[in-house]
Amino acid sequence: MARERLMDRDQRYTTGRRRLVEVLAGTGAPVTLPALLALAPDLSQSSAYRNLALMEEAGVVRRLVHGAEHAHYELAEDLTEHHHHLICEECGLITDITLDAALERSLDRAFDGLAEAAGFSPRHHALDVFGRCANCGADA
Amino acid sequence: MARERLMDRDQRYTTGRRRLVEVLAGTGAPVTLPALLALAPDLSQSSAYRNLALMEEAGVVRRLVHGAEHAHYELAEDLTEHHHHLICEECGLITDITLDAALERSLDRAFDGLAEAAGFSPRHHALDVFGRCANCGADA
DNA sequence: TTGCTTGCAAATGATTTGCACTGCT
DNA sequence: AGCAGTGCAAATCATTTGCAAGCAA
Repeated sequence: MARERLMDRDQRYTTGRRRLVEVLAGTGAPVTLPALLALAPDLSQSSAYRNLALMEEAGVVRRLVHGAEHAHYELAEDLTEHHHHLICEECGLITDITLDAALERSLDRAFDGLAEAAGFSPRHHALDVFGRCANCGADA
Repeated sequence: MARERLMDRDQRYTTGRRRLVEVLAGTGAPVTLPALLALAPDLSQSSAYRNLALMEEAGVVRRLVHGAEHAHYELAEDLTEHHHHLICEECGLITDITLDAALERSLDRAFDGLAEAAGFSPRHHALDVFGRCANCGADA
């Protein structure tokens, strides 16, 4: 799947790229680049950044940006499943969640209304829930 | 309102800070720091950054981060109204939208379910709709 | 070979910070 | 006077990029 996605764009599915995909598939949740390198110490930082950008462009990887210091990476939704994120404001941990299908449908319907209302064409959406994760819950 | 918020935290509501709030209230949509400085050329970059950070901390300002080069700033929701964002993937333009109250309620209910499910305590949420704005709509 | 990939080291650029000065209180 | 706030210039730090070498078609 990832391979085809790259081939289609005349990109090679090199060892380094395959490795990135494997690691992203392994961790069930989005990871930062340092975390990624820790899981695959043989990868070089610059190539990792370069390949993640390239694969994001090819629709294999998704990059998540939040207030935190590092961006998080995960596999693109059409390689996995449409989902959203719980973001811990304390430690930066990101966890995946899925929403009830009916609720998702309601959202999409609402967004489609925007097409006419504002001339905006929705492509996709992201729903982030900020709060405290189980570990940080006790804190102020 | 903004003044009280700062006073409560023993922060002064200085000219520069008031200016930032005015500008943010003036533009109906989130702005980047360069845009902000363009609208208030008398402000210095470092103080603007410093005061925005300080006011974010005080709950007066909200900072939005997306893939784009600059972060966007807007007034905190409790100084305005709960809303979400349309983000143009082409030009970076961000526009505010509000969702149907019933839909918001459904979302909150869904998130509350997470409290037990994952031990996660939701504080607030952000819903971003990515796509093409009216101006960029024609593009690939 | 020919050109895409890689890794290292150096560059970039948004944001932050040190420091001396100004201005409230 | 005394301390918070400001602006300038310098520092940070995640991410990007130049370049020479490695590898695949």
